[in-house]
Parts: sequence; C-alpha cells; structure tokens
Amino acid sequence: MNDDAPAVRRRRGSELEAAILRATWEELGAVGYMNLTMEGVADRARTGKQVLYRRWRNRAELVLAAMRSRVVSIADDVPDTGELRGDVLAVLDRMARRYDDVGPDVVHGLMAEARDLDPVFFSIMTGVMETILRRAADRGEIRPGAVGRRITTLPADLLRHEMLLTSAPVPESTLVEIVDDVFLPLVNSRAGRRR
Amino acid sequence: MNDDAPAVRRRRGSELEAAILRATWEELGAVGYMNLTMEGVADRARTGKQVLYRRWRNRAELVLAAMRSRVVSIADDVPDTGELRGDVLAVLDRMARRYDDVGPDVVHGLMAEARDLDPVFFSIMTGVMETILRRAADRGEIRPGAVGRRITTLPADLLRHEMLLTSAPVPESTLVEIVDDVFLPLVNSRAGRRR
DNA sequence: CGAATAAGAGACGCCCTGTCTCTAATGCCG
DNA sequence: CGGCATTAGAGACAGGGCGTCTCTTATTCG
Repeated sequence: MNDDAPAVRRRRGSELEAAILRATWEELGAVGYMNLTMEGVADRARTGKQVLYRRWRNRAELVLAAMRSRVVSIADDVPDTGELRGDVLAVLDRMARRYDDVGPDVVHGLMAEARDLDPVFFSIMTGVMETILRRAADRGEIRPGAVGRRITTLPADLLRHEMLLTSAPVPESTLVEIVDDVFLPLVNSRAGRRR
Repeated sequence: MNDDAPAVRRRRGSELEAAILRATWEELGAVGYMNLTMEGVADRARTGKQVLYRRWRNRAELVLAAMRSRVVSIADDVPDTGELRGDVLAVLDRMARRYDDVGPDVVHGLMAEARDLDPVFFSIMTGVMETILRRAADRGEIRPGAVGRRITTLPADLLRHEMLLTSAPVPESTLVEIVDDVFLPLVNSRAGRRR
C-alpha cells in the first residue's frame, strides 16, 4: 500500500494567495461587500481563517488586495484619440465602466472601513489627465499651463461624485455633459485659469 | 404604606423617543458610527433593544432619525448677501460646517448601509441654489435661465466630493477656488449654458 | 374602573470576529 | 537524500452584537 502519498495536497505561498484572492472576488460577487465575511472567503478558498489573517489584517485590506489583483490600472493606457474632447470622454468612460465592475456596494463599504485609500485609489486620474492635457498642448489645442489643478481633476471629480451618490450606472449623456458643459468651457475661457 | 406609587417611572411615546434620539447622538459622539450598537444606545437611553427595534428597523435608520432631529435644514435660511458670489460662498460654508459636525465616519457609514438617502439628503442644495440664482437674476447680476441644472448644483457637488474623499475639514480656500475658478467663470461665460 | 397598550428587563439562538492550538504537508538546506 | 523549519488545514474558543421572544407591570384610554 502507498502510505507515503499525502492524503491531501496543500497549496502554499503565492499559489495559495492567488486562490484566496480569487475566492474573495467570487464571494464579493455572490454576497456583496456588506455580507462578505472572513469565514465565507476562507470556506470558499478551502482554507482556514488563520491563513487569511496571517496576510491581511481585516476585511477591507483583503478586498483591496483582491481588487488590485484584478485591476489593470487606468494609468497604464491613456487614451489618445488626437483630440482633447475625445481623450477626456474616453477616460471618463473607462472610469465609469470600472466602477460598474466593482459596484457601489464595495466602494461605499471600503470608504467606510478603510481609513486611507485616497492616495493610491483616487489620485491616479490626476496623472492621466495631465498626460492628456500635455498632449493637447503639444498639438496646439490649448495653451501650455493654461489649466490649473482644480480644472485638471474636475472631470474625474464630477464623475466620481456622480458615481458615489447615484449607485446606478452613469449614462453616457452625463459624461458628455461634464465635458461639454463644464470642462471644455473652462479650458477654453480666455481667462485661462492659473493656480 | 404607599404601595400604589410605581417603583419606577416609565417614559412613553414622544418623550421616550426624544430620549432615545438624544442617546443616539451622544453615543455617536462617544464611539463613532462604526462602533455604535443598538445595545449601546439602548443602555445609554436606559431602555431595551426591543423599544428601538419597534421604531427603527436598523442602525442606519436610527442614526438618520437622530440626525434629522438635530438638524435645522439649510434650506430654511438661504443666505442673502446681496451678491451672487457671497451667497454661494456662504451656503458652501454652511455645508462644510454641517459636515464637520456630523463627521465623515457617520456619512460614510450611512452611505454604505442606507440604500436610499439621496432624495432627502442631497437634493436640498438644488433648491437653495435655485433661490440664490433667482435672486441674482432679479438683481440683474445674471441673465434669467442662463444657468443650467448641472452648473446650478456644481458648487455643492464639488464640495461634497471634496468632503467625501478627504475626511478632513475643508479649508475656506477650497470654497473660494470652487466659486472663483469654476462656478463664476461658467455663469459669466457669454455662451450661457442651457440644458 | 377595567382593558388595551407598550416599556423595561432579560434570555435566546445565531453568526462573525480574532486568537490559539494541534497535526501533518511542504520545501529548503546541509 | 534526509532532517528541519515553516506553515497550511482544521477546529475550538471566548467575546460580542444581532434580531426575536417572553414576561411582568406601569401607563393610558375609553
């Protein structure tokens, strides 16, 4: 008889970690953030709670890790349509679709529980918009340095506000409104904001 | 012997309700939203959990009721400084101070747990801004109907976004930025947004 | 006054947290 | 290749809150 063969196979290290993050993502989809428990994730991943607590201090950190393992950063592929309006619309659209994937439930839950997700999560859009505006300036569409920080982040800020409040998918028309009625008029105003 | 005198006095109806809401508010200040429990409130109000559950279905509803019992609506006293800029700054300042009273903890918690506080809570500012803009139009400061819905709510939306993300008190300079760099330029742009 | 109502008090089962324990699978290093 | 350090998997544990239920009795209304 072969008594040397292990009764069960044990995962370790990154293999186990990946399995847990996958289980977290599935659990998130199955029960939502509010009803997600460490026990539920551990069961789904066929492991014990201790293994989870060894890696993440709490639910918020676990879910954040699960999201990061899924997400390709918006910053990695900045739209380049050859026109400022098209670029901004494209990047807002990506934001909106990303949010639909994650769900308002998760975002609200994380904001309530995680005390510091601002830097990584919300400041990404600043860099993306700066790239878009620099390209527009290179093209001669706008004057370099004509757009201050507040206006730079304005489209993303307004969309984020919309998403946080409504919890329903943001329609395309809202994106157009943000760009055509708010952002572009400010960029094109002859005053040329500086701050 | 006076055996007819009740051993303990029992509060009822609105008297009891007021005591519970007061206790909820105190508990909120003492332990914050995340650590607020129905048991904690019941103990502080010297009553039983059942009495709470008879009136509110859960923590979110209880806290909402406690807030409503405290708050004088911003809509009840719209600023009137005689100038559009001053009015908008004043109303933003009230919003910001109101938020400081309540605390980011409570707002984030409520947004995560209460599934429908948009209507009552967030649409108030629309009416306030419409009043302010109407007065400005009457004064001849702006053209009547020159400001569309999106621009009307823009100052409040941007401030709210700021408050939801930063969790620190919003400085006066941010309010000025919102009004001078975003709102007023759009209102004064000769295009005069319509939508 | 008598009946209906609801407060106060406590117990209950359930679930989840976060920690601790133990055994045995795994991978590393000599 | 074999022994050892690591750590996964499994389960128990106390602690605490939820939401419901029960019981007694103060209060109010008709």
